[in-house]
Amino acid sequence: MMTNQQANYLGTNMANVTLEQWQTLLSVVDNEGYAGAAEAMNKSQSSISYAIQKLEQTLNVRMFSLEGRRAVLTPAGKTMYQQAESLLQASKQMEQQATQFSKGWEPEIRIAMDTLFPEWLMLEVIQRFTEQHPLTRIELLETVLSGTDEALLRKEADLVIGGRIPPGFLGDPLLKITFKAMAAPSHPLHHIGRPLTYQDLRLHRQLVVKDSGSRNIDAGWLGAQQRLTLSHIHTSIAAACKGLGYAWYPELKTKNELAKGKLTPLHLEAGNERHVYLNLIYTDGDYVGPATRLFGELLTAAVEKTNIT
Amino acid sequence: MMTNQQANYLGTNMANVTLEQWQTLLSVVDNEGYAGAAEAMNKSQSSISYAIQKLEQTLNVRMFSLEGRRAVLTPAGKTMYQQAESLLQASKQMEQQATQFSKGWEPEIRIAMDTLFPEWLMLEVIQRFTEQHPLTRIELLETVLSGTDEALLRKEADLVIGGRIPPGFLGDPLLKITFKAMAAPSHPLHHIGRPLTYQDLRLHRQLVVKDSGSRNIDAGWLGAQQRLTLSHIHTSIAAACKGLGYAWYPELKTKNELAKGKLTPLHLEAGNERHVYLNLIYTDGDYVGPATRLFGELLTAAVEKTNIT
DNA sequence: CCTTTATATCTAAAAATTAGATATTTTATT
DNA sequence: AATAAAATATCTAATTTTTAGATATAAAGG
Repeated sequence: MMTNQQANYLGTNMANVTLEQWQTLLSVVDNEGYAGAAEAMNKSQSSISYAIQKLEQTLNVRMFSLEGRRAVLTPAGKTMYQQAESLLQASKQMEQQATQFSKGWEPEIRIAMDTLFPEWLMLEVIQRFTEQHPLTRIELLETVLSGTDEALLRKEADLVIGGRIPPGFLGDPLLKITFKAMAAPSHPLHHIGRPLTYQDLRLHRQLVVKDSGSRNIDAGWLGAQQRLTLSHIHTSIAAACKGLGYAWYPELKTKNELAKGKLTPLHLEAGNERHVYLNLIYTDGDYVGPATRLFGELLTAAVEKTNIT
Repeated sequence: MMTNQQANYLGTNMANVTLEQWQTLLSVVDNEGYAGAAEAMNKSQSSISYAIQKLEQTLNVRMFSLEGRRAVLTPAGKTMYQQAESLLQASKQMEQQATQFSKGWEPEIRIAMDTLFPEWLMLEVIQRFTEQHPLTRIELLETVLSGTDEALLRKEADLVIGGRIPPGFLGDPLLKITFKAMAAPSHPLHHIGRPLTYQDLRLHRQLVVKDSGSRNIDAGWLGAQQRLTLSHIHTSIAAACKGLGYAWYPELKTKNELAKGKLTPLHLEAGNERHVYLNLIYTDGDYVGPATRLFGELLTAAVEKTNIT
């Protein structure tokens, strides 16, 4: 049979030195000799000797030279030592990661977020989460209205932030989003000179964000005659700033535009504010994985901390 | 006897999964199945099966799940796959590095540089060198006068840049350094109103850089009565700028100070300029290692390119 | 010169890996 | 529906690798 060694000389690959051989190299250095390494590794001295010899043979590089009766690293050995250190650390980290998986830690969490939720806050939470768990993949799905429901029902996400809690799911209230009707200062609705009625609104073009779900749910307040439907709230805000129509926007999402005077709230006779309560919903109520749960906790903590309820 | 596995459960260490097991994981994915992996790795299908099982057992994580009759990565497996890729790459790089050593590439090169040599140029060469060979350590020894000789004679460096070529060594001319006598504009020597003689100089304090060698060689021109001996040229220049004395400095080293008017060349009756030729000397003329040779070539190329001969 | 300390080598035993044969399961074909 | 094909799992015996223990060799210290 062909030995591994020979096979690899022929091919382009390598990977002939085992982790344990590198580990032995480290151990000999750290424990000042073969004997010390043998004790530290619970092996015989001859095993250590064998391992180092094998290592030196496969690479054709002397790692130790005998100075007197002590084994000391050669210059090449020094370099390999440093690298072996980081290789082994990487290997250990991998195994720790795997250990987390074996304890139920999810390798991936999927989050569905209604676009009403402030994305800067979400990004902040994602950052904090990935600092602690850089290897857990995160998938973020931005949804609108019924799209959020679908993410829940089809289990496309583990964690959902949405306004509606479909029957059979449990949600914790997370955030109250305040909507105001807004338009660019130049918009005719701003020049009527009296509190506006719903009739006034009906005569103008309303900007609507397209439902991301396949089945459309029209929120009740979509009653204007003329509509411009846009696929994303950012596009919609840009359109409103250009004077293309009026729209109901969350205050949080239009902070910038309100501050710069690009958008101004409309003054209505009644119902100046509308509210949507966003909830935090775990898709699988029975068993929520630890990563998902941690993410949810970070999220609620972040919302509470910013005090934007 | 205690198995490795058990030993590692007890200790704090880990490193139970071998590189070959990770390699097998990769191979199964890349070759779309155990059978393909077996062929690619020149092994039997049952070996592959065994390796994966062992991997899964030690980590207690399923890497593959059988969907139909195909083995597909679990989510955890996907994550481990990515990490295994980089682990193996690191391992291969290490072995390639070792292969270079086995071909005679030095893991470390030691360079002795007379402080007269422009350090920015040296740093540039070091940068270029380390870009190509990040793992070759570089030791830079800054020397003065006889210190440079000692570095050669005691073989404290592989490559020496110095003004003298001690007998028995071979050197290539590298760079002509032009010295001028300088002092701060406020210095009395600048206010004599006629070309200076050596007698004039002897009446003032000369700043001298201390010889870094153990045996002192006084360069001939150190004939002033008062001296201030400093250990490094930078300290010396700073002292001259403060008006503490006059000194002979290389033009290249005092570019900044001359430009800012902190130092001005003294106008001498004769011998306004002195020159030192710096040479590139290989300590071991017979066999120069490839890294040392490359460094020397980069150095001469850099000097020629900047055209400061 | 002898003792101690440290690595190298040799041999038999133990452990891990491998191949080959066969079983099991799923998919494709007729 | 029956059969063939494809893919992984399992079992066993053989092979390879690693290990321990005994012994050899070499250097340092007294």
